Formats: sequence, C-alpha cells, structure tokens
Amino acid sequence: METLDTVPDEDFLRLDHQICFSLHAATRAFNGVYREALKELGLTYPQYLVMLVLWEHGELPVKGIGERLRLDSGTLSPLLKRLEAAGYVERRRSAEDERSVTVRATGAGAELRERALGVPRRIAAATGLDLAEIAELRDRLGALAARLDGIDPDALRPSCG
Amino acid sequence: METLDTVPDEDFLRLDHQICFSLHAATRAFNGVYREALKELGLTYPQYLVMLVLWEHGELPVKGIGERLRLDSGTLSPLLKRLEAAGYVERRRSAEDERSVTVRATGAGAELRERALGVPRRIAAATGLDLAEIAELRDRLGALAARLDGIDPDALRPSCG
DNA sequence: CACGATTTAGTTGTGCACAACTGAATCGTG
DNA sequence: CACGATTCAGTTGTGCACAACTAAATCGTG
Repeated sequence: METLDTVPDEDFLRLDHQICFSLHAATRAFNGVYREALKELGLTYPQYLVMLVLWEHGELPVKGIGERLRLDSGTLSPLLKRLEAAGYVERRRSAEDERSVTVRATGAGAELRERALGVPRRIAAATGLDLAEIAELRDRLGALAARLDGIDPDALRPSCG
Repeated sequence: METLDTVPDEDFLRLDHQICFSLHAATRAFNGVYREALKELGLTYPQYLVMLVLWEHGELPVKGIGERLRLDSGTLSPLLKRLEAAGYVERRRSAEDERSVTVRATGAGAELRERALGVPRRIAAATGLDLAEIAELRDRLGALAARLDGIDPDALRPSCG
C-alpha cells in the first residue's frame, strides 16, 4: 500500500488544497442549510446547539454547556446574553457557588423545542442520506475530531514534521 | 431497512444533537490543528486557503478566488488587505476591466510556499489517516457539500417538512 | 449611441471562534 | 485560619462568514 512517506510534498499540497476546501465547504454548506431552516425560529446554528443541550440536560452551568460544545466563555457569554434577550433562556448565579451561572430554558424556550422538532428531519431529508449514513458520518467526524483534539501541538512544528 | 419516515421526531432531535456537534467539533478541531501548524507562517486557515489557490492558479481576480473557495467579497476584501499588508500578495486593478482586481503572490508569497510545503504532511500524519482515507473523506465531504449547496431553500420550510 | 441591467469590489453591521486578560469566589495547604 | 493557586464568568480585541448595501465599470438592447 502507498504510504504517506512516499508521496512528494507537492502532491500533499495539492491534496491539502482539496481536503481543506471540502471540509471548509461542507461546514459552510451545513451552516447555510441550518441558517435557512432555523430562520423561522430566530436562532443561529450555535444558538440552536446550545438550546439542544439545554433541552437534553435541563439546567446547566455555563461551564457545562462549554464542555459539551467545546466552547469557552468568550463565545458563550455573549451568545447566552442574546438567547436571554430573546427570552429563550434565563441565567442566575448559583447559590452554592457564586462563581457559577446556571442557565435553563424558559417557557418560551420549551415552546421553541416543539417548533424545532421538525428541523432535523427536514435537514436529514435534504441531505439525501439515510439514517445509517448519517450515523456513520457522525461517527467518522466524531473520531476525527477526537483524534485531532488529542494531537500534541509539538507534532505540528516543523522540527517534527 | 429502517427509513427516515419511521423514526420519531424525538430521536431525530437527539441524533441531530450528535451530528451537529460532531460536524461542529470536527471543523473546530481541524481549524485548531491548522491554526497551530500555520502559526509559524503567520497565516490563518482561510488565509492559507487563499494562498493555496494563488500558488496553484497564479494570478486571479478576487471573483476567481471567491468562486474557488465559495467566499464573497465581504470576506475576501479585508482578508486580502491583510495578506497584502503582510507582503504576501499584491492587488492591482485590471487594465482590461477596471471593475476587477487581480491578485497574485509576491516574491515573499512564493517563498512562503516553500515553508508551507511541510504543513499538510504534518497535518496528515497527525490525523493518523492514510492517503486513501484522506481521499475518501475529501470525496464524502465534497459530495455532502455539493448536495447541501444544491438544496432548494423551500425544502427547509416547515410546510414542506 | 443611450440608458437600464448586470457585474465587480468594497463597506457596514451582526454573530461566532478564540486568545489573552480581569475580577470575584472558592479551594487547598501550611 | 490565612493566603496563594485555581476556577468561573465575563470583557476586549482580532479575524472570519455572511447579508445588505454602495459605487463604479461594463454590457446589452432599443
């Protein structure tokens, strides 16, 4: 089998162009499709992800949301502020640990879930993938992400290439 | 085989949580890995994509870059201005069509290519995927993106779900 | 040729990602 | 108990994505 070592740098650069582009394109295409589907709910895609975890887990501290979505407070704080302004979530300082802020869906947020139920099905139908393919894609992407997250930054430095 | 139609909305919402998350996570993990690898070059990931197309195609109008990367002038104009400020590209109004701005790599931009040659190999090695797997992932993502880009927006509206 | 439609870059405004930082609360160890 | 280290949310600044818009050049049709 052809191994990585036998391929010239030039070919790698070309292949890189292709895979970078397709990953970038797939992500933006997915975002675009969700943007369209979520327009009627008044949610962005990241806001929808936050609502999904709140619907699934009930109330969570900001940190808990961040762990599940791999987002930090710099991203979540303003996003949650917008969700709060829209009336979908409420935030309050935890009584037990006043460093922590607990986030939970409001009544309007719960109603939103009912309106959101149809979204994933329409997306799935639009992709033309069946359930098994969707699950496989999920697993591949999940495995890739886990592997990438586990990379030692030093392995990306020139000295180790 | 289980079809989409027989799956309850609730299960879809849960599956959606998973696939949204894994796509989002894979993208951000990839971005993070590239960010690290490109740090020494002083490039961001989108800037690197632009340099890749310029290295491959020689000079291109802004529109040509946008078509290849599916980016509009609102994204490209400031990005190119930064690449120009860094000395990697130069822009000049086309003589034939003064609406158009031609972008090409400078000498420093060409030197950057030499230093960039090792990057994709290190990324590929870090993913632990072999060439065939990389090519397969590229094709799957490309096909998915093409399918998503081709979706009729109306198909995402509630009335058609 | 004239003039409305189109094309091309660019600008503005909103939202997300992330690094670096701040400040307050809490924890752990002496 | 005291005090330095850590944790947590939030802020600031930079860059990207995208929608909506502007201005200038070009095109196409009468």
